[in-house]
Amino acid sequence: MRKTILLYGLGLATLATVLKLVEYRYFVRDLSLEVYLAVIASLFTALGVWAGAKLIKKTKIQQPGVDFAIDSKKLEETGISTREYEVLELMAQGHSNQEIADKLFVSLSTIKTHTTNLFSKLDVKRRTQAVQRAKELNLIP
Amino acid sequence: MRKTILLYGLGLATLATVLKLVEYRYFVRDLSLEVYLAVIASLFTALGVWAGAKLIKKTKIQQPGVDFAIDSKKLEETGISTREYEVLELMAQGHSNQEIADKLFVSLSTIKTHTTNLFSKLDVKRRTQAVQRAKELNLIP
DNA sequence: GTCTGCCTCGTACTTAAGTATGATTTTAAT
DNA sequence: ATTAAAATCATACTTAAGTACGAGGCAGAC
Repeated sequence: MRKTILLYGLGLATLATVLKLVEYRYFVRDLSLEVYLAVIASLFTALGVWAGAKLIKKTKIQQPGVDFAIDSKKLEETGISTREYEVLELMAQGHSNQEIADKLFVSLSTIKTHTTNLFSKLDVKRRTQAVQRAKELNLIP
Repeated sequence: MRKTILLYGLGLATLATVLKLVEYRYFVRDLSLEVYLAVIASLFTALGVWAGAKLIKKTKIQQPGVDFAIDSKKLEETGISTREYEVLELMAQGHSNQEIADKLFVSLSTIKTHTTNLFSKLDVKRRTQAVQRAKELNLIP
């Protein structure tokens, strides 16, 4: 954001300098003022398009990263606990129950218990459905 | 897209007209040419920002709806066949192998064969991974 | 014709997933 | 201190998923 603004400022300054150098004293008397204005208009329009695009992009790119403190309202509604959610996340990444157990330093049976409760809370039968459902509800990215 | 370009053209025309009306004959002798240029630069920069933002937004919004005739290039690269892709789609929707078999009017064992080949082509071990991978590759929405 | 790739199906097996039940421990709230 | 929810683990079981063959049919390429 600040970088874009800075760059825009730089671009502006550069353009101004160029304009000064190519000054009207050499041009305006040869070409008409209209042409001169058209050139300026074009340059600044281009600069504006560039700056506008940059700004929009910055905000657009930030969203996917930021809109996840997750939908904690829906999370509460479902009654999913902290641990169950962690299991859900790893599940969504395609890990097996055993892998999840290893990552969370608990036993396989613990994970199975969590998944069973999780499925019941999400009202699904299989892990693939659970992942799909969780994404629908914006519980996971 | 065309609408934005049209609007931009209109904006340009309007600005040009305004400039003509407020013509230098009335202004340039009072204010310096630099100030006049600054005004023009500002106006066109603003116009550019607006147009640029519009254009970006249009393309960004179009993407989620349109970017699906699916990425057929990557599909070919993986060597996934038509039938395998159908299985993949249903799999991603959370269906079991039996459900997929019913929907496609083939036997369970056929689906198992497809999934096995599919996993090998996607270089994964489990269906949850397959779905994740396929989404990464933009093979499915 | 022959070959190749795809789709189909079956059987047999191994492994993972999911369910049910019960129990202990931790943690936080009252 | 009591209670309740969450987290942990185990055992036993059922079902689904995944693997490894083999094999027949079928369409298009050579």
